[in-house]
Amino acid sequence: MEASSDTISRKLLNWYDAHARDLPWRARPGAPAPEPYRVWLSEVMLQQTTVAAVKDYFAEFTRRWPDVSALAAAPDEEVMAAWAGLGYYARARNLLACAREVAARGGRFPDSEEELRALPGLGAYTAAAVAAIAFGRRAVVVDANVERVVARLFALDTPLPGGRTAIREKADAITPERRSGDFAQAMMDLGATVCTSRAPRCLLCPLSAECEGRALGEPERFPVKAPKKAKPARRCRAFWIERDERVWLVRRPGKGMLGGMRALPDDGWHSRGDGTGEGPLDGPWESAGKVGHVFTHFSLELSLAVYLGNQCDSLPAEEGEWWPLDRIGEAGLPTLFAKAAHLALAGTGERV
DNA sequence: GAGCCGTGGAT
DNA sequence: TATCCAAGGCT
Repeated sequence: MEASSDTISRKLLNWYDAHARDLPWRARPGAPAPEPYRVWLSEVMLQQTTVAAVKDYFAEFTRRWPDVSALAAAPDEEVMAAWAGLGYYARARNLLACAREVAARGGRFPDSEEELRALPGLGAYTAAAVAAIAFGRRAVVVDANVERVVARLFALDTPLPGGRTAIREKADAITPERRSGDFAQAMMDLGATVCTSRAPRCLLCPLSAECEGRALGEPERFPVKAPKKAKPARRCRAFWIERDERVWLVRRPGKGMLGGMRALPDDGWHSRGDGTGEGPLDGPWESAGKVGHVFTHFSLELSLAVYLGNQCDSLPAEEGEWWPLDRIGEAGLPTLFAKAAHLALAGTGERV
């Protein structure tokens, strides 16, 4: 039996009115739409990132930079350091580029999906989400939650990524003309709390009567995904050079892994190969142990070497800085190097 | 289209 | 412990 699109959107919006999550970037029920700045900032932070991980960062960013012009005026290194630990650092670079573009045109975000899509860091999903949530435009918002809910609702079994075309068509068909922002957030809340990836709570679902995947008896089978590739294991060395209660930190290149972030000097490892083992000084080095870290497409074992010599005058000053040890937490080190710093300061080298 | 790009929580 | 996965975008 084919459920009508109106039935689905009406049931979902009713459910949302009763069960919407109370989130810092979301308007209370009945209140005006939240500021586009807050919607945009939250959506960028939420890209491939859980609500729980975002909350503290959102609070800190909006405290330090209350509007888009304030963010646009912030120094790169402060924003990158504030983003440290959240991951996908290209987002922070694009965030600043976008803020400066918006500030340059008067501090107002464009209100159409097409213009939003042209801004740095806004792809199909984020442009649609901002257009719908902040500006009340009808837009088809498709993220991983919507993909999962729609695939189950209509029992779409073409494997992703190819199956996304059909999923998008169905998502378009059930997106209402009015309240499409609420509809999108309702779909995402449903996906996050009820129609979860594993062990969906169909008994709590407002769409269970319309769900073809459930009717087939195994909603968890949807969406079908292509098999994943194995992660290679890589090794590298990083170097802890300490002098006068300070440690030598460098700035990574603007693109690529951990691009633009502060870091310990290392041996040139990258996603497709191990490092050379060579550091910025000849040594002598003492092993301080290892830390393990798993990235999206490879795992890394980092061996930390501590400098025991006294020739650090040869370090190229313009490519690094002596950072106070008692402020290491403010350096904005991405997690891999934060682990290494913790190891160096703890002084025990057994844990991997 | 496919590879690259982080992190932490859940199971 | 190993695996999966999340409010994706860019090249």
